[in-house]
Amino acid sequence: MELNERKKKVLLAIIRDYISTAEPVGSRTISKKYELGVSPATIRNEMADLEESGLIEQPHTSAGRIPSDLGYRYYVDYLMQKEELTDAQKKVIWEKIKNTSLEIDSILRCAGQLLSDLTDYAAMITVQSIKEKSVIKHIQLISMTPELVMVVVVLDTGAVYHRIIKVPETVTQEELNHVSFVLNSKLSKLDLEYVKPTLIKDIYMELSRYKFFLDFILDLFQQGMSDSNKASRVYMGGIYNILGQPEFRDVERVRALLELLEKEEILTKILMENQNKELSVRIGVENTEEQMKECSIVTATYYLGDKAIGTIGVLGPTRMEYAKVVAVVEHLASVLNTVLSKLK
Amino acid sequence: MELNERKKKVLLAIIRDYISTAEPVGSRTISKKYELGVSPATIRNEMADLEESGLIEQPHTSAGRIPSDLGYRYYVDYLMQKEELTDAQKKVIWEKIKNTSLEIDSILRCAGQLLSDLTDYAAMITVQSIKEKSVIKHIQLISMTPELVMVVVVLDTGAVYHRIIKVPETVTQEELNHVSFVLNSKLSKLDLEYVKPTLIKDIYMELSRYKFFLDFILDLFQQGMSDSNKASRVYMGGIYNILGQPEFRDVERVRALLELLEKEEILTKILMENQNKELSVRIGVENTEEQMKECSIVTATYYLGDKAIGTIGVLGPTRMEYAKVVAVVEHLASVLNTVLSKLK
DNA sequence: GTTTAGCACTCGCTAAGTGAGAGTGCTAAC
DNA sequence: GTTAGCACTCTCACTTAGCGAGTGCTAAAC
Repeated sequence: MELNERKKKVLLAIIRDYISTAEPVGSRTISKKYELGVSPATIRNEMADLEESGLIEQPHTSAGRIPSDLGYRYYVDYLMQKEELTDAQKKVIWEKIKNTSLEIDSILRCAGQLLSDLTDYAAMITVQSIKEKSVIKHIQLISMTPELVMVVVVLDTGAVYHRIIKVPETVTQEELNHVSFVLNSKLSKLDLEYVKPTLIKDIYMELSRYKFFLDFILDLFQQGMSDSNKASRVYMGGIYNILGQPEFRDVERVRALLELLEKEEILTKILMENQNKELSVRIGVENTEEQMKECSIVTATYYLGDKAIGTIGVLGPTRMEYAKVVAVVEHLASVLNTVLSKLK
Repeated sequence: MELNERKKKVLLAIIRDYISTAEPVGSRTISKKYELGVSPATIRNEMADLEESGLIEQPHTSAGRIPSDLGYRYYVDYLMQKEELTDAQKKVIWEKIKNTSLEIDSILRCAGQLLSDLTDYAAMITVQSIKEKSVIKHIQLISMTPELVMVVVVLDTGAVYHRIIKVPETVTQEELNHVSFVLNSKLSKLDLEYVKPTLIKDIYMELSRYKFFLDFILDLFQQGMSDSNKASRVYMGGIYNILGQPEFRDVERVRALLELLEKEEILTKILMENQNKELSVRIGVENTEEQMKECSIVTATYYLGDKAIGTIGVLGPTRMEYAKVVAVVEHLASVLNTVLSKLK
């Protein structure tokens, strides 16, 4: 869409003003507050054009204009100037992350807190597919009771999966140690993906005696330990932040949104949607979920080594301080990359 | 407080009606809907007395009465008849829990979901002090990078603690295996509490060579691994349920409550407050937190063996279906006890 | 003594009406 | 192309009035 300079300035003024006041912006306000050097009447003409282009809209006749989703999109794509974080802020982030214990979980949790604190919106973080391209570091079987055995698998990413399985026959810890040893020698330093049938056959040969429960364990690998330790997959926080925003004055809307966000599958889906992009901004109707059509979400992918392992995101109303949020999300993703690279 | 039979009936009627309608209850309604066999005028006299006793109150002249916190208290203590769960419901609970993998985390997560689904209020669950009186099952050190070592500790409760520490010098996995072996032989089958100085000295003797990083590991035990794996300490869900309630039509109140609930320390404190009691009902002003003065919370303690390890709870408005909630919470706690006892 | 009918009174809620204020679009002049 | 002027529109806040629900009190009935 081609806009002349003045139209851009008017649009920018409307968006800035609306973002900070949450009130429809009138032609008078723009001509007074922003230095365009033209009268309200001129602005009005420009606004009429902008409205025709679908970049702004009027809640009702005789109200000022508010940006449409399309308007925000134009702003984000062409007009916005990213607000760099101050050195002080960067330092605070760094200090906080540094003081967190060196587990991926804790780090992400801390990052989530920072995200919502710095932006005053809701923060969400997922760890996906951390299993793919992950190398097995250690496998340990532990006898909990005569019939229960815990399988602990540690990946090079610092992720720890554990699960308890029932075994039909009693197994001693000594036997389990032996099995653990064999499994380790066969599987450790191996990509989870490469735990393939041939290899498994190999293991069965060597541990034929324990066939009766080996099935369970190897099943775990086949499933990629998919639903184990689900707890730490999504972090969500700072929702109370967005409740202060006037667009969430309606409890019913809040309820619907919250219900959506409590479903981890959906949250994960939302965050993963644009995982191919380094940084993604989804505005209002661009969201697929009905309850989020009045929200925007800024996400960034973070990496462990060269492998994208998750997404961090900020959720707020479409009237969001994009310039600030984008800067924070980008910066935090890069900090995460740095910190996580040390884990590997 | 002594009430005659009819006063009890009137109070009960008011509470029941108010719980289901959320509207102040008038004398006419009571006399019509509930079979007291007396006219509204008589009810009015009784109500005046009940109000004097502080059990009910009037939002304004010419409105019906609503129960006061004290009234709910009287109801819960003397009038309420617990609503037993139906066999069908019990079966559903049992099935769901059974289909969950045998980890304490997953089980509690599932229980939380059930709690909020069955009651239509918010559910919260904590695991506290699971480390006390817990027996160490296994310790494993794993070399992640030349300078990073992961310590994994498995307790007999099924809890798995893991943490990454930095070591000043390079250690090979073989060395770590040796250290793990010694630690296991000294510490496994031991109460976490008994990891005392004398024992530690003993370990130092045997592993003097690794003194330079043993400190870190033994520190972990001393601290009781306090802040590690904090993630799974509190579960909270179904908040959207209570947003449907008319008492939460005010967003500001919701915001304040949510902000409170996102602080894990506070949540834990709230849940732990009455941990000595088997089942506790805290109504409105009985709560210490300001933001919860209009809420009630029903909690129950659950056990692993004979040791109380946590609390499950349901949070709703003071106008809560106590009879149902108490039954659900009690039942779920007992189911948890049964299931968890199998872990040990 | 207890219960009830009758009645005046109170108060919140809703709907309707009003005026002020903000902002627009259009027209005509600059 | 820009601006001043103006009629017009629509929201918002405020007021008013009427209705309905429910009460407390009194006096009569049981």
